[in-house]
Amino acid sequence: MTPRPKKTSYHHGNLREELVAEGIAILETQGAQALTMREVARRLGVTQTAPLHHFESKSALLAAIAAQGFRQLFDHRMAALKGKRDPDERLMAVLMAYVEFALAHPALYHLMHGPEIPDKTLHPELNDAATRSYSLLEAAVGDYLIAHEGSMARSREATLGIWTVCQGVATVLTNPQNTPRYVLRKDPMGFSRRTFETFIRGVSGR
Amino acid sequence: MTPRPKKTSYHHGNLREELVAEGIAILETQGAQALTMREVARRLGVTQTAPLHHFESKSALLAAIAAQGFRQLFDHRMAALKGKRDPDERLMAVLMAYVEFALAHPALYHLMHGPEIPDKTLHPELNDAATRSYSLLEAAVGDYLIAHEGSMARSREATLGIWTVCQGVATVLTNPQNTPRYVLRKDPMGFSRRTFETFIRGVSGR
DNA sequence: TGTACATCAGTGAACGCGCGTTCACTGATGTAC
DNA sequence: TGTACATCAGTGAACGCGCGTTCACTGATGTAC
Repeated sequence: MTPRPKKTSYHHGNLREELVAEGIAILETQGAQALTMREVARRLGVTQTAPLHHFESKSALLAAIAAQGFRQLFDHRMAALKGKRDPDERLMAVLMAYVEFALAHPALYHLMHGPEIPDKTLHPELNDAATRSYSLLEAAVGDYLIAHEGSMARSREATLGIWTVCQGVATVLTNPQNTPRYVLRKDPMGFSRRTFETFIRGVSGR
Repeated sequence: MTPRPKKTSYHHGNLREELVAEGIAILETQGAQALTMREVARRLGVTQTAPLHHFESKSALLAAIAAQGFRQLFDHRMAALKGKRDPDERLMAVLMAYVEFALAHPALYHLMHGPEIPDKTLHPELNDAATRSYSLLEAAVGDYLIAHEGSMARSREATLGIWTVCQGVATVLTNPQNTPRYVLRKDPMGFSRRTFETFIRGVSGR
């Protein structure tokens, strides 16, 4: 968006970060299949081999992009929590922020969760960022359970269940193949909220 | 699995169907990235251009494979329904059969739902097969609601919600990146069932 | 403050790969008469 | 029943593409003395 400063020197100065940012930009504008080493270099006005000085392979770049995605997701969810005190509200905010992120950045979302990066534990930066994001949900579910049941005994499975529903909502909204559109088109956020509410009601109503 | 009959004649006789079957076999054994026109031809002992006499392009083959997947999914779900009368049981059977299918054929499942085939409505055969499978769920939810509420008024949204949860379960189980494994490893089917039960409890408990 | 030199981060040409698809062809099959 | 011929479904060579990556190079930077 902001115009890139003209290249004045042989050395770029900031290429590593820009590669990641431009990679995300490609995902947003052209989709996953356009995200190649060469295209990133092209768009930054740099030789096609320059990126290899910062990422040893394409997988390494993808991992860095996905990690950055998880950091953005984390920030977005934190922002949604800000100022909210009620555990019910906080849980819903964390969930809705997740869905918003997926809808706003579908290609990035899919890179983050898809099979393009076969083993995320090989990339510690990515692994950390993903774990931190999941922990946000875990904490919100924990607080919710404490408030409603006075115990976190069922927290682990409850978190996993809600996480699963969250993945489902994001998947369906992001990739509406094979899903009837009537509700989704009209009011995706309302649909998401009601789906979460239904599940949470099921968790409580035991 | 069963040995292919030796090619005795110039004409193959059954190539179209075998291309689809072999495509599925490639997905099961080597994954999506190995599913190329050339590989299918290679494995059938046929020239790399022979498939083009049956499918005008790779997309057409992918669509036929996905359609076959939906037919198999439909059959599997029908088999799970067989002999069951209770609406609760029938709904759960349809859902669990879906998850079983996804777990048994993850690569096929992803082809069926992923972005490899950009617009499924362009392929009527695929579209029909997918619709038929979704209708199974719709019917099961309808019967469930009639039994419990005496009305199908909320059927459409309830189906969509349950479908969403189902997608979530299949996604999480099929692609366990970023998902804690403790429960999934131990008892994926138990986890699936409890997740569905929780949501259905939420639907009823309004 | 100046200088030698190692290291960093670019360039530009090229390699090799597998892919989908095209093209001209030919053997096999089925149908009209 | 036999034959001419259109059509179907294979073959095999080749094209052109974009990709990730390698290689040898060179300009810029930073540090030791």
